[in-house]
Amino acid sequence: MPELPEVEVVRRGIADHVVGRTITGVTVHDVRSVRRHLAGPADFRHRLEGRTVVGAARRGKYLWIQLADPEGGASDAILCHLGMSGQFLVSDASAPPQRHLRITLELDDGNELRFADQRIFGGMSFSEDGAELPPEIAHIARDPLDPLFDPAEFAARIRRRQTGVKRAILDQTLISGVGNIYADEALWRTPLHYARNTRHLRTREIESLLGHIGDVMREALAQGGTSFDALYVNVNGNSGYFDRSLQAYGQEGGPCQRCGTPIRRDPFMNRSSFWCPVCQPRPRNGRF
DNA sequence: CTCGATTCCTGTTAGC
DNA sequence: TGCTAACAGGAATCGA
Repeated sequence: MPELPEVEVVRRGIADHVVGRTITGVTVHDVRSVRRHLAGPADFRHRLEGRTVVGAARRGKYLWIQLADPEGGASDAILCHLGMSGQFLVSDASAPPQRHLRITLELDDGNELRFADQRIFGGMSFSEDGAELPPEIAHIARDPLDPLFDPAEFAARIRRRQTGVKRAILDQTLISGVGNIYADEALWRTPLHYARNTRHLRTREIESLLGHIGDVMREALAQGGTSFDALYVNVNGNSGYFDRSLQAYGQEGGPCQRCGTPIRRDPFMNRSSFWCPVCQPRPRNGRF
């Protein structure tokens, strides 16, 4: 399940292997993967063919491929989201199609940039004037690895909310790039229970949580970045980080690495929350 | 405006 | 053995 670190690895892969190439052909194998391109798959193809890739950028879990402008105006982009199973691969054009291949971009060096996505939560769309920041994602907040991310603004905004702290950090308009896995890890490290009310968080709790969110992402990025394959633009959530370093997510019944208490799992937003009942006590009536 | 439930998808696995 | 149900979850959408 790609979160910010995994998307950043993909961005670097595209920057290394696709920048400078011209798109010579486009095949949409499954229209659902371009459903956010409202003009449809034929328009998607026509907009991309002949364009040259000049960069790859990212905000949170969104990634966009920057295109040279053929006419001298503001530049366009291909906006991409991996959803929960999306993968980009750079393959020789003669290589057999991958399982779940949804979109193929033919390049002028004999390679193809391929988008495979089992569950089709992800997808691509053409973003007019989107090279700097696609207008479609202008509502997405900066992520904690962005030099311009503003911790004070985040603290002020989260405290204006009246909801559980995990809901808040999963809200991409408050802070972007955090998914279910790293949310649980950061909350365990801080430690905070996922249902703690945002309105009553202490300043030092918010600052600590932010620090741990950044730490978790930087650690995952350091590990994911080392397992990059030249012809396989990494990747989904199968980085080594998953098996070795998770201390809360997926650890139901296992001992908390701080206190030994069995980790609990609660249903949460149609998914799960993993937490230590001793280190991260559930807020009670009258307490926050 | 904010909050929270619902929906979109498919492959794997647990349970009967 | 074969079927069904649960589960994984990012983010848009909608009702309250």
